[in-house]
Amino acid sequence: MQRITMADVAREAGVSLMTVSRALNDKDGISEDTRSRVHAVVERLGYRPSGIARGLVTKRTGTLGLVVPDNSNPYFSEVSRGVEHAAFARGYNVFLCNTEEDPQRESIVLQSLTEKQVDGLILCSPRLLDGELSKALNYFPASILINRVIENHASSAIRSDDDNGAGIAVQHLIKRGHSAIGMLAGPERSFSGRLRLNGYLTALKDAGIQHEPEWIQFCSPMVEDSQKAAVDLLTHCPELTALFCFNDLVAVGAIKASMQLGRRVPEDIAIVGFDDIPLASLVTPALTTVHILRYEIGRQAGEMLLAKIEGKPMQALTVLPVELMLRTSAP
Amino acid sequence: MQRITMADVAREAGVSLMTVSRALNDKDGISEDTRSRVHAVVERLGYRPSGIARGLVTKRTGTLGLVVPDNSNPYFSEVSRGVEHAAFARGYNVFLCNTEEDPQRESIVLQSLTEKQVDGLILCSPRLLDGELSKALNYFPASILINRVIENHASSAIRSDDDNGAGIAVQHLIKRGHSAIGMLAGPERSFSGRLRLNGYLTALKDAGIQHEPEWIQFCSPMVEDSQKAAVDLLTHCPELTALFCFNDLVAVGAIKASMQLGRRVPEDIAIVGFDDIPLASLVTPALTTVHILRYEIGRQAGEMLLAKIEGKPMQALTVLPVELMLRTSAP
DNA sequence: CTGTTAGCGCGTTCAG
DNA sequence: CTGAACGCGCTAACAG
Repeated sequence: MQRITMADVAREAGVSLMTVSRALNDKDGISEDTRSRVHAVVERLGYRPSGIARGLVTKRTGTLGLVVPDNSNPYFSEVSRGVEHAAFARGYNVFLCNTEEDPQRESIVLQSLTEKQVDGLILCSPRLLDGELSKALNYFPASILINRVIENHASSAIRSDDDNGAGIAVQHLIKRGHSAIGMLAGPERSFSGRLRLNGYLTALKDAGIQHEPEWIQFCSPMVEDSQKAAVDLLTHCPELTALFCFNDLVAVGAIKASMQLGRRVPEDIAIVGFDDIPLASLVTPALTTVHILRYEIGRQAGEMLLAKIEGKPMQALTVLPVELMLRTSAP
Repeated sequence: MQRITMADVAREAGVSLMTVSRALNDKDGISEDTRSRVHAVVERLGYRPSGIARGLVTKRTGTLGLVVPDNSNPYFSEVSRGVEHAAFARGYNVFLCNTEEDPQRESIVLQSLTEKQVDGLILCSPRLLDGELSKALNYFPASILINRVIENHASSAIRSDDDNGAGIAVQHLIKRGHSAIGMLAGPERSFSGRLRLNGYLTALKDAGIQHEPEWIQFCSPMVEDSQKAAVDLLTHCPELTALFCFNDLVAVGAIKASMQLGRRVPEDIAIVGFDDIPLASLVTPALTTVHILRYEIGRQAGEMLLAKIEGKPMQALTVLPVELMLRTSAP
C-alpha cells in the first residue's frame, strides 16, 4: 500500500506541488480552472493529505488530548462525548486516555500526549499534586481542567456548582422535616467531594442544625463499598432519618444497605444522590438526586480549549448550574 | 514556548544528533557513558521528542483510531476502555470518535483518521454499506471490525456469541414452562439484533414451539420507545407469558410497560435482557440477562489490531462467549 | 562506538 | 496566477 503523495497529484495534474497545496487549502491566487483540475485528480487518485507532514511544518496537529479516570464510568463517558462533539465540529480529533486513578499512569499518559503534539489538553479529576501538575501542563500549548483548580497557572477550569447542589439537596431534606442528616461523602481526596461536603455542612449550619462528626463517613464511590459504609453509618447512628450521598452509585449502595437493615426508603430513611446518572431514574425507589450537565461540561470544556488555542480571550473559570431532581427516594 | 529540539540536546551534550537519537531509542552501538550523559541533558532541558517528526520518517504514528456510535452508551464506553487499555500497554494512543449512528458522520470521521495516519482502526457497528466500508478500510494499514463481518476483505472481526446467547436465554424460558415467548427485537438493521433474533427463532424451533409472527416486534433500543413497543406487544398478544429483549434498556422498558399494564414481573410475565450492563443488577426486579464481555471485546480487538500491525498471523474472526445471568425478572 | 548525508511529505518563503 | 527552493524534527543509511 504505497501512499499517494502530493507529488503524484502534481505530476498527474501537470502542475507544481505548490499549486496542489493551494488548491487543497483553499488559498487564493489560483485560477478556478486549475483548482478544479487538481481536485479531480485528487479524487481520481484517492489522495489523502498527510496530517503529520503538514503538522511538522504548521506546528498544529488538529488533535486534542482528553484525560479521564475511567471512561466506563457514565459520568466521564458523557463528558468525553461532549468534548468529542465540540472537537468534531471544528475538525479536531481527540485522544482519549484513562488514568484509572493512578497518578503514575497519569504522568505517562501526559507525557505521551506531549509527544503526540496535541494542540490542547483537557484534564479531568487529576490526581497529581499541584506542583507536578503545573509542570506537566507547561508542556501543552493550552489546557482546561475539569473539577479542579490550580493556583498560579494559566490553565482555565470548568466545573459544576457542586457546593450549591449539595446545599439545595440538604435544604430540601430539612424542609421535609429532617434534621438528623448523615453524609456518605465519597473519597476523601476528591475535589468535588470536598465541595459537596462543604455544601452539606453549610446548609446544616445555616439551618441551625448541629451536626455530629460521626454523621459523616467517607467511602469509595462504588456500590458494594458504599453499601458497607452505609450499613456502618446507619448502625452507629440510628438517629439518622436521611442520607445525603456523594453520588448516585453511593446512593444505590445506601438504598441496598437500608433494605438490608429492614428500613424502608423513603419512609424510614430518605436518600439523596448526586450526578443523576441514567441509572438514577431506573432504580427502585427512583433516586432523588442533583442533576449535573455532564455532556455540557465536556462540550464547553472543548469549546473553551479551542477558543484558547485560537488565542481568543477566555474566562478563567466556568461554573455550570445544577438542579435537584425530585423522585421517590426523598420526595 | 519555544520547543526544545534534538539539536539543542545534541549541542548541549556535545554530541551529534544521531547519538541523541540512539540514546533515546535504546539502540545499541553507543557507550553506556554517553547514553547516560545524553539522558541527563534530556532531563535537564525537559526535552520531549516530537512524535510527528518521528512519524514522518518511520511511517508509524503510534496511534489507533476507534470509531463507535456513541461513547455515552455503557456498552461502547466499556469497549473503548478495553481498547485503550490494550493500546496503553503497548505505548499507543487512541483517537475516539462518535458517529452518532450517522453514516455521513462516519465517512467524515474515517477520512480524518486517515489524514491523522493512524496505524490501525477499530470500527464498531459501522453503518456504511459493504462497498463503501470496504473502500474506506483500504486507506488503513490494518483494521478490526466489531459486531460486523464484511465479505472479501482483509480486516478481521470480533463479536460476542449473540445467537448462542439468545438461544440459552430462550431455552431457559422454555425450561421454566414458557412457550408463548415474545421478542422485542431492537433495531431491524442491527447486526447483533439479527443474530439475537436468529437465536430466538432457532431455540423456539428446536423446542417444537410454533412462533407467531406478531410475537416479534422491532423497536429502538431506548427505554421510553421500547416501553411503548412493549405495551403494544403485550396488548395485542395477551397470550405471551415471557419476553426476550434485544438488550437491557429494552428490557427495562418492558418492565415499565408490564407495571403500566398491571402485570407482575416475573409472576405474570418473565423478562430477559441482553448485555448485562451495570444497570441490570440494580433495577427492580433485577434483570435476568445475557452477560457479554464488553471490556474484553475492546481489549481483544485492541490486541488483535496491534498484532496485525506488527504483521503477526491472525485469525479472521473471534467470537467471545456469553453467559446467562439468572436474576429476579426471569428466575 | 560515533558522525555525516539524505530524505520523510508538506507549507512557506521568494521569484518569475 | 504559478513554480523552485528551503526547512519543519527526526531516523535510516552509510561512512569513519
